[in-house]
Amino acid sequence: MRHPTIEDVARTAGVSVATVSRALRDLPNVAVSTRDRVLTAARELDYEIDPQASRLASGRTMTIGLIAPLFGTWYVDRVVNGAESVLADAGYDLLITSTRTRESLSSFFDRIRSFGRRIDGALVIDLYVHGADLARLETLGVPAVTVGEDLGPYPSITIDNRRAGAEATRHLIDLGHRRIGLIGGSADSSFSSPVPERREQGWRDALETAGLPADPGLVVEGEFVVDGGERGLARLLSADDPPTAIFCMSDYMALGALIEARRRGIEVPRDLSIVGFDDHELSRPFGITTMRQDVDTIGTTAATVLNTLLCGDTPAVTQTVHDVTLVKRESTGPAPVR
Amino acid sequence: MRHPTIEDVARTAGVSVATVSRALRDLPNVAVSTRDRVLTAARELDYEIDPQASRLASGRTMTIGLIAPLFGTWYVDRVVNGAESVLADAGYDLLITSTRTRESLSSFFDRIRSFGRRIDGALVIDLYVHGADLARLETLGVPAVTVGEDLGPYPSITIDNRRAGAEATRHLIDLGHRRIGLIGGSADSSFSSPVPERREQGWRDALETAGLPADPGLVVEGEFVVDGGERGLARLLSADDPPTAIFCMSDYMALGALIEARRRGIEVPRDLSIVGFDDHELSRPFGITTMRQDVDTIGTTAATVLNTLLCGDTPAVTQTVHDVTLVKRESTGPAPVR
DNA sequence: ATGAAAGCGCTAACAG
DNA sequence: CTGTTAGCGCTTTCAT
Repeated sequence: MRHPTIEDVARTAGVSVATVSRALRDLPNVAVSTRDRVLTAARELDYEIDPQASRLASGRTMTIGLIAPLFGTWYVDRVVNGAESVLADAGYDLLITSTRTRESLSSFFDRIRSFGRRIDGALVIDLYVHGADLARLETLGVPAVTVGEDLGPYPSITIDNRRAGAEATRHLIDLGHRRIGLIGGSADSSFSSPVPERREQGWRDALETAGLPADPGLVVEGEFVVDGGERGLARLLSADDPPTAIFCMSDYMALGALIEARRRGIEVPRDLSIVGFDDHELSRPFGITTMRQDVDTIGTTAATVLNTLLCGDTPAVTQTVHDVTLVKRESTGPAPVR
Repeated sequence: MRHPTIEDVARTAGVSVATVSRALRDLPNVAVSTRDRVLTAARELDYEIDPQASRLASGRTMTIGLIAPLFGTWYVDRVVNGAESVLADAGYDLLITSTRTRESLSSFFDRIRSFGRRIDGALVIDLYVHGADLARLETLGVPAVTVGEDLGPYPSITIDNRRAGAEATRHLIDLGHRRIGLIGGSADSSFSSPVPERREQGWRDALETAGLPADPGLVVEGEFVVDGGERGLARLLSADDPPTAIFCMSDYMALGALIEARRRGIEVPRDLSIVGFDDHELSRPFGITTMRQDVDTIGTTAATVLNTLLCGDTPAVTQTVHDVTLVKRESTGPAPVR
């Protein structure tokens, strides 16, 4: 009980395999009546194209590589989710590979040629490489689109992190806050993303515009995780002149800050304002004011651009910068009067 | 600048392509010196096996299908993460397909034969099908392992939801609680998982064992999301004789309950005890007592069993039931005295 | 508009 | 232990 082949279809339709191949793929130069006959035969036999054979013959794999610090991070999962919906519709399989750790990244680089051979295109999510590493990435040898960072050679889908950081900070300044703390990324530069420093630059920008000093003592690391937010707030509050407001570079850290504040009996937003980043689904129930990025749309946009590329067309824009908008909730309020 | 083929390697190594094929795949019947020569030639030419050609010729695709309500749910992402680490090491690509919605499920069923042809095996996560749907699933035509539910024909990796539900409830009973609410799943039976009803049965079991009535008024739906927990608690507290403790079938709902309790000025655990399920990473910072399931291990176990199957071996056990353990934190305490 | 035929690059008998 | 020879099932010129 083998799978029927294209020859079986050709025989029962009374045509050649070439014609079957054409008819099934909606290529031109097939008479309507012939096409119908082929389609009927195919249906009758319950025929399906063998993907492996098709791939070998055509040279196209009909699969897209997803290169990302995969599975587990909210951001990546959402992007992938958005991309999947578009790419699946376009008939592409998704092949995933993880680059979260140093090892998995270098293992990816080791297998990059092999990886590149099994895909027609790639979506590169949250990968920050330059120089030699970027050169290695290019040995992929297929069209790619990057998400989260503009890597130069590829079309990119990003947000303006600096601007968003400034806007978050300005919101706090507008509320009358004058000492605004920052809970951000990591000093672990071995794997560094430029995102934290951009958001920090935005914080700096906003302070400067307001004529406020950017005190380095107001900047702590939070590693983008909940307990990073907890520890970060603890550190900030132990300073001589603690901030009355905090900009956290992710909602998870904002959540941690919220927890720590509560633990210390600090009332939010009366005693302390907190603004996060992402608009994670937990932010609404916890009333966290945040900078919203529409991650699903980022994913679908990336997929759409990649698809355009694969169709041989030139995308209208190669550098898409998505909006980030302030969502006001209950975690921010007027600066306390002293 | 084409890719070198096996023939190129054969030529420079001075052997036949068959020998190259054997040598490269570590098959027996190759002289050590020959193998060395081949390996050297391959390295020199920077040769890599063409996966498409290899697949067509061998009939094996070296890819595993991941069938899951993918991306976005904590549970699935963790399972996939665990599975990926094992399967990637075994040289398998992962092909993902989503079944979250009714449509995506039926679209999956429409493409199931085609899907089955591009994989050597499948990991079926959190898919609850029976009867005709199960029969359709079997048309996949490849070995599979199920996670989350024992579907009958396949080896399965599960937890004992009933027992875990009972244990959570017993913990509350042991603390002196006599009215114990339940925030659980959904009545939307079109897509029903048996998991909620099993956990509810466990709740019932524990109450019965303790000689306590299982008041249907104590059971509300929470949809496994945060605001479901919020609304659920609100509903439960509006009853005549509200519960002093709640068992939530997920940590997300427990979190929602915690939020709602706080909103109402109800102190946890003094006035109300809450136990969750999962041991989500947020549960520790929020001090939520929970039933911990080791989701990463579930994923690796599933992958390992599948791998065994694909090697043609019979797995030692076909029904693996993973432990669920009570993690006591700060959200549960003695029942309030009245 | 259709068919014949030559691959795509590898694996797997089979023979030696 | 090694080489020869068929395929695997489809796509794609090139004729007609």
